[in-house]
Amino acid sequence: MTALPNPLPHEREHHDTKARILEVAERLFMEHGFSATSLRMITGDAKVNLASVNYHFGSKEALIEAVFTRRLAPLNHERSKHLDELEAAAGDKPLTVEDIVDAFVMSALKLEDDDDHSDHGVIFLRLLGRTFSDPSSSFGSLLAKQYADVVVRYKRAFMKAMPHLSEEDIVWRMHFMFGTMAYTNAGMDAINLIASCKTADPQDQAAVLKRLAKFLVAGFKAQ
Amino acid sequence: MTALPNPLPHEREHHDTKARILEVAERLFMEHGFSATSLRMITGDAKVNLASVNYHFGSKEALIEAVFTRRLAPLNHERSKHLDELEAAAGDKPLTVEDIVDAFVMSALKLEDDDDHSDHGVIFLRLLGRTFSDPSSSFGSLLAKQYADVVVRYKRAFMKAMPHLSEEDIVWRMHFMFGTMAYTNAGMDAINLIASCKTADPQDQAAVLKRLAKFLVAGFKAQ
DNA sequence: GTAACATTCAAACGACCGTTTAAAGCGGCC
DNA sequence: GGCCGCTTTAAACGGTCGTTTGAATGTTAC
Repeated sequence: MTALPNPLPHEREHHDTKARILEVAERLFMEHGFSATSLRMITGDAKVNLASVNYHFGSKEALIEAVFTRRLAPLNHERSKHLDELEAAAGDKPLTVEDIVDAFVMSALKLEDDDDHSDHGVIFLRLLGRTFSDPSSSFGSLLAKQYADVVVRYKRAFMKAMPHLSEEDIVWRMHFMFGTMAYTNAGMDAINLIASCKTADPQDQAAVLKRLAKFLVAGFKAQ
Repeated sequence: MTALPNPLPHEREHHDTKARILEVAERLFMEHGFSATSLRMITGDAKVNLASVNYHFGSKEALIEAVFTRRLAPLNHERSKHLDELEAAAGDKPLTVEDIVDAFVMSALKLEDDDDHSDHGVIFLRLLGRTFSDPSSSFGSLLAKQYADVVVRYKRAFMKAMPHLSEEDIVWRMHFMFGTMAYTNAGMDAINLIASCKTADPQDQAAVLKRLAKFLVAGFKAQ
């Protein structure tokens, strides 16, 4: 969609309109939700003309889809690659639960590192968590498609690592894992409000994810 | 709010306008979010006049607040009561992690039972989970107020039950607990889509919450 | 230059939003 | 009956929404 087969030379010069729209939209969608974010807010913040959204993306809904596909594919590709490496190293032996959870959770950090040394990765993670609990979106099928491979592969790894658990158990615990991740990324502010806890520094994403992984591993191993 | 000190006799006859607005609003907010749910959608479904929302509640925002206060106070009261009973039975001894998590998670079911044998409780839980990851709302302070007591009391119980963990650990794990609960209630459809898992019957809320509690207990006990 | 193209721009479109208004309906009470 | 609150009603208000339009602008190729 973004990468046309014929990248005209002058696109290099003026590519920033489309890119600025994507970045601002991602941030505003995260901050206010989809329907509460107007195209006028986006184009105002991005300092581009209102009509350029419909020119470059076609519609608001298409813009939302573009925001997602830009980030989600690399993230899940990273998760698959991470699992590949683990399985290659383990040979036929099952992976440990620690390794599997770690691969899934920490891939979010890799995405961030691969990015232009900014916090766009985290912003998108929070947007993603937000969207998981947003039933109004027609992106359910989009998310399902983007996640399908990853879910199947991680489920298989988990089942191999914990053969004493039923598939139903595995699926539910993966469900809980998704939930905890989504909320951890999306609701950071909320919990600071609720728990009145200043000890937790939401900035240090790596430390949070390490805590999260520990919690999840124990949950998965529950007898 | 609904129960005024002077319940005029004819209010009994016509009370259903306000009540129908509340119920329909709760459901539609859950299904579409706050800003994507218009007053015309609500009054249309409830078969009441458009202006009656502003007549009975004052504004859309006040309606949202009313939707929350109606359910949240009883839920958290139930959680406090549940903890009271446990602590009374335990005397000076610390509670088990199992009991604490159970009290928090399963109070949702009690709320449902106390209700008029319908699924309004579950609907509200899903709405609540949705709202936790909704940063646009000005209900952060409202939620914080409603949750303050419960959080403080459960935190204390957890710290007493697991004295080897730091307060920071406890707070983060409670954070993860909130997240898992919120997502479990709010994102049930999403995961069914993603995991393509038909074994999980989202209807049987009690069984889901039992699985959830097991997962959370193990997470809390992580070394 | 000029023709062809991609992009930007200001302005407008109709639709829907939350809210307000003023009149109409309706029960209880004298 | 007539009056008085409370509630409902239809209609309208100003404003914002996503989208479209047509002209202006800039860029490339001949």
